Amino acid sequence: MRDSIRRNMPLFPMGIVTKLTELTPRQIRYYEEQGLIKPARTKGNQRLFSFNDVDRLLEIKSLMEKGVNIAGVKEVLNRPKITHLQPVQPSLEAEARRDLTEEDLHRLLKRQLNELPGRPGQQHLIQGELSRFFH
DNA sequence: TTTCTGACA
DNA sequence: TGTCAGCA
Repeated sequence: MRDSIRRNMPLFPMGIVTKLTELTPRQIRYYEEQGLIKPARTKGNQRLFSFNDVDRLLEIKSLMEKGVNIAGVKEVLNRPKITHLQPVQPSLEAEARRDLTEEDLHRLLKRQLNELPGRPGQQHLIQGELSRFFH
């Protein structure tokens, strides 16, 4: 599916991502330093995050809230979903993996969009970009 | 106006 | 992590 191309398309700048994830720019930049995400850059060196980046950020946030440190987060993220096969093993990893589904992400994005405070111009542009993901 | 990097608390 | 400075 060419869905992956859309999920990896660099679409939003720092400001949008901070609203979507509720993380601070400081945290996001730090996570990038740690190699947890690799957002694209504009010619002006501004970060441009893709859906995948936002997804990863949300997972990082989720993990951090569970008290997992950077090292632990790296462990999970470098483990491209094995969730199916592996018979139960009450690992912290499995525990963390569980609560962030794609549906959760979409639901959260919708909620965030509706809450975006009045800034007409940009908001419309953003909704236009995201709308196709909510078909 | 927004984001970037680096640095200090 | 928060925040400030000095640039693009």
